Order: sequence, then structure tokens, then C-alpha cells
Amino acid sequence: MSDLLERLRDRGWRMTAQRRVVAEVLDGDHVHYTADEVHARATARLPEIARATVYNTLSELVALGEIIEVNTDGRAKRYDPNAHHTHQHLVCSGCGTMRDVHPSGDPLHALPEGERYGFAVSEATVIYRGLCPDCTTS
Amino acid sequence: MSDLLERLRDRGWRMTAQRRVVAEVLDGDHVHYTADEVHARATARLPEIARATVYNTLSELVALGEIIEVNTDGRAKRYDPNAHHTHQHLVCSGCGTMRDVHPSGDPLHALPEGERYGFAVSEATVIYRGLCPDCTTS
DNA sequence: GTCATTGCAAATGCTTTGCAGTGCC
DNA sequence: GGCACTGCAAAGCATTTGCAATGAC
Repeated sequence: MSDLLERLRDRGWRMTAQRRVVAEVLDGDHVHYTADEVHARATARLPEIARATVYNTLSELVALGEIIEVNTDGRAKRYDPNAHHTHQHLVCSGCGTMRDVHPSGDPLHALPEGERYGFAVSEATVIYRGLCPDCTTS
Repeated sequence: MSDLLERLRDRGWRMTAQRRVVAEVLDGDHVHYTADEVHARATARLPEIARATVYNTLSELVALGEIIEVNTDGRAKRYDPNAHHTHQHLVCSGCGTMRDVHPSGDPLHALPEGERYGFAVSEATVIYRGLCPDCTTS
């Protein structure tokens, strides 16, 4: 069983067939599916699952802090189950493929006090972009 | 006249009343309007300007590299005329207010070779989040 | 049995597109 | 005068919402 599913069960999350399937789809490394992709993969296991249920479940998992919402292109959001190790994303400018990356140092430290405008800065998200090996050669 | 307008003229950009107004709206520091906000401000000066024209013009300015498209929340994109000095953004988690910031060092350097997956990494965009002074007190 | 969760379909928000008319160069 | 640009309205995509039916606890 997936780690995610196990954690949710431990947290007393009400379990239904739909929720289980969504949680199962969101398992693994470098997984960054759109809601639509999650729905397609969920449908393969549970044909009658509704799109709205997928959206509801994803929002709830985000609210629980069990998955992360990633917004790279202003189009469909992507969902990343790797919520328990802080990381950043590397995105291919050609095909959109994403990888989880772990830059050295804390990005927050790069923002000097004089550049904080009195904000209580608590988080930094970084998106690296470039061509992946496949897109470089072709 | 705004710098932006001047540059566009120099580049031989076909000038129309609509385009001029959009370019004029996108002038200043820490300006990050949504397409809708640009449209509202443009309408104040040129009542008959169409929303689609604003969208067209914005896309073109982005393609020309004269403005930057910023996507902070997966909702409406924002447009930033400060395209000629690389910078990052600081966003208030409460009200969404944005500031341009200039972190120390090049964010690209924080990504070690072993974390690049063979990508030709060329760009890093950073979004810092936290509560602004107004949202902290209230 | 109760009440959260689901499915369906309609509504929403943002953006793009098709096409006929306008006006810049 | 040609052709790029505009306006309008309709279409498109991603997402959210309302509500009655279902099913987990």
C-alpha cells in the first residue's frame, strides 16, 4: 500500500473507493499529474469516478498537506505527492516534463532584509527551466 | 512617455490607440496587473477597447520580451513591465500584493550538476511568500 | 441512521478564436 | 491600398458549485 494511503488512514480520513484510487494514483517519485491525468488513471481502476470527485479529493489532500499543488505554466495545475521532503522543480521548456530537485542552501536566505518590504517571508518556491535531454537532441 | 512605449516605437511596432493605451497602463515599478485590470485601466482612457485586444496585445508584448507573465496562484496571470532587469517576486499570502525583489546570488548556482538530470538549465524563477505588513497586523 | 461523500450537470473564471470591418503605414 | 489590427460574440479549457442519491462509520 502506498505511503500516502497509509498516512491518510492513520489520520482518520474517511475512506471510500474513489479516495483510495486517487491516493493510489498519486504514488511514486517525480509524479506530477494534472487533475485530468489523475482522473484518467483513476478511471482505469474505477470507471464510474466523477471528475468533480477527483477535484474535490485533490483539494482536500492539498488542504491536509499531503500533496502539493504545482503551477508551472498557467494552464492546468499539477499535483505532487512528495509533500514531506521540501524540494523544488525542474521543468523542460520543450515538453513540460518535470523532475523534483533539491538545490543546495535555503532559497529564503538569498533574500536580504532590505528586500523584504516588511513581509514575514516564510516560503520560497523555485522553478528551474531548461531543455531536457530528449528535447535538446531533437 | 513611458520607456516601454518608446522601446516599442523604436522596434517598429505598429502603433494603434489600443496598443498605446495598454503600453501606457503597463508603466512603473511593482506593477503586476491581471489582464482584466489592464483592461479596466485601458477602458478608462479608451472606452471602446475590447478585452480580446488587451489579451492579444499582452501576448504580443510577452512574445517580444517587453513584459513578463507572472503566475502566482493558478488564477489570472499577471503582467510585469519590468522585463529588462531580472528579478523575482515576493507575494503576500494574505492579500496577493506583489513586490519585485532582487535576491543575492544567481539562483541557478544553487542547483548542483547532479540534480540537473541532463537538462540544459537556463532560467530560475523564484516566488517568495509571506504576510505583508498590512496582513500581519490585522 | 446520520451525515459526509459522490455523481451529474450546469455554472464560473480566464483566455482564445473566427470573422467581418477598420485604420495604420 | 494592403494587410495587420480591432471588436464582437462564441467557443474553449480548467475548475467549482448545487443538489439529490449513496454509502462509510
